[in-house]
Amino acid sequence: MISADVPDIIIGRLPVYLRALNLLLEEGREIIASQELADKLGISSAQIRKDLSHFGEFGKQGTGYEIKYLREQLRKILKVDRELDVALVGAGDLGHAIAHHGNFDRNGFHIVAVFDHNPQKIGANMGRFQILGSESMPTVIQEMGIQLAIIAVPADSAQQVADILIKAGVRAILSYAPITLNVPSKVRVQYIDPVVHLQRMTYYL
Amino acid sequence: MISADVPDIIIGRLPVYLRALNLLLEEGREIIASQELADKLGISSAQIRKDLSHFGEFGKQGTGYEIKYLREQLRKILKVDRELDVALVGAGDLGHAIAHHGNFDRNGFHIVAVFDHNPQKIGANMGRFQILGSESMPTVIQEMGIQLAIIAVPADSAQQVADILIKAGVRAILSYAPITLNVPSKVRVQYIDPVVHLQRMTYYL
DNA sequence: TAGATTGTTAATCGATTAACAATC
DNA sequence: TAGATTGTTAATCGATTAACAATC
Repeated sequence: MISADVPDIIIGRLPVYLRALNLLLEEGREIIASQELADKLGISSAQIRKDLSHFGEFGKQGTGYEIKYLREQLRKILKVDRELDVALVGAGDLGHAIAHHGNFDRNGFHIVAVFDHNPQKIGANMGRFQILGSESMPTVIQEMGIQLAIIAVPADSAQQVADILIKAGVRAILSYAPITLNVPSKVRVQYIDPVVHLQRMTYYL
Repeated sequence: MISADVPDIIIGRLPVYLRALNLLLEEGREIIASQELADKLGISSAQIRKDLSHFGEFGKQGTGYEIKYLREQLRKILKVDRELDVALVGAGDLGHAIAHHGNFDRNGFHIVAVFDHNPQKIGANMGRFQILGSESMPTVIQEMGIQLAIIAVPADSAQQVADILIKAGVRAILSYAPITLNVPSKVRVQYIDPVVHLQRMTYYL
C-alpha cells in the first residue's frame, strides 16, 4: 500500500465502490468479480482493477474479490474505518434534513454540533441537538478538534462561515451553498448544488 | 452554435459558469474576462475559453465577456431559458427540504407534483403541495408531460421508483438515494449522496 | 495607436481500456 | 488439470494547457 500520490479522480470512485460492496454484503454475497461490480456501476472492469491496484492486491485470480475483505481495505484507505465528528452550520430546512438523515451516523459521520446565527433559533432544540450561536463556532470546533464541517447556510454567508471554520481547524467542507468557495489548498471542499445537477441534464432533453 | 457532440465533462461545467455569472450580475458587474472568472472558480482561463468555443464566440478581444449576454447564451445552450416541471418522489424530511428550497423555483425548476407511498402521508399537505399516492405516478407524469424527476426515497425502493418514472416518460433523474441506478442510456441520472462526498475528502485528512 | 483579451492551434498531460501473462 | 479472473503493461483515447495570431 505504497500510495505515493493517487489521482483525485480515483479517490472519488472508491466511495462508490464501497457503497456497492456494502449493498452486496447486505444481500448476503461473499465474493464478487470486477466484471460484475463494473456492470452494476456502469463502468469497465479494467478501471476497477486499475483503481484498486494503486493501493495493493485485494483479489484472487480465477475467483474475484472477497467482499468483506475488500470493504475493510477500502474503509482503511478512505479513513472511514473510524468514527468522525462533523459540525453542521445552518439550522434551516436543509440543516434539519441533514441532521436527521440517518445515513451519516450509519457511516461513522457523527454530527456533534449545530450552529446558526439566527437569535430566534439559538438555544432552541433541533431534534437531539441544541442549536449553538455562530460566535461559539471557533471555540467549540477547536476544543472538540472537529475536522469536518457541513455548510447549509445561504450563499451570501457561506464564504464567511467557511473562513471561520477553516481558521478554527476544519480541513474538509461539504457545502450546500450555491457558490464556489475560496479556500487554501490544504482544505478540501465538495459541493452539493441540486440546481447545478439538474442543469447538467437539461442540455440533453 | 454547431455543437455536434460536446463532451459531457464540458456540459458539466457550464452550470457552474452560469451560477458565477448570475452572482456577478447581482453584484452589478457588466463585463468579465476569462481570467477573472477562472480565478473565482479555481480553474484555468484557457479552459473557460475552450469550453465556450464549442458553442460559438461570445467574447470580445481586448475586453472580455458581456456578462448578461453570455448568461443568456449559456441558458439557451443548457435549455434552462424556460420553465421546467419537476416531479418529486418521497415526502420525508429530505423531500420536505427539497420542496421548500426556493432555489429550484428561482432557477426555473418548478416542482409540480409530490409523491409518496406511505398511506399516512397520501392526501396530506406538505407546504403548498398535496401529497399524491405512488400509484398515480404513471398517469400524472404522463398527462403533465413531466420530463424531470427528483428521487428522495430510501435506497431499497429507488430502483423501482426510477423504473416507473422512466416508463412514464421521465428523461432525467436527480437521485438522492445511495445506490447506482440502472437506467437505459437515453435517460440521464445525477446523484447526490452526501456520505460519498464526505468520504471523498476523509482520504486527505 | 497601444494594450488587453479572445478564439484556436498544437503540445502536453493524464485517464481509460484492451489484452494477456500470471496464477488461483 | 481446465477455467476463470486478477494485476499490469502498453496503446489508445481524451482533456487540459501554453502560446500566440487575430482583433477589439
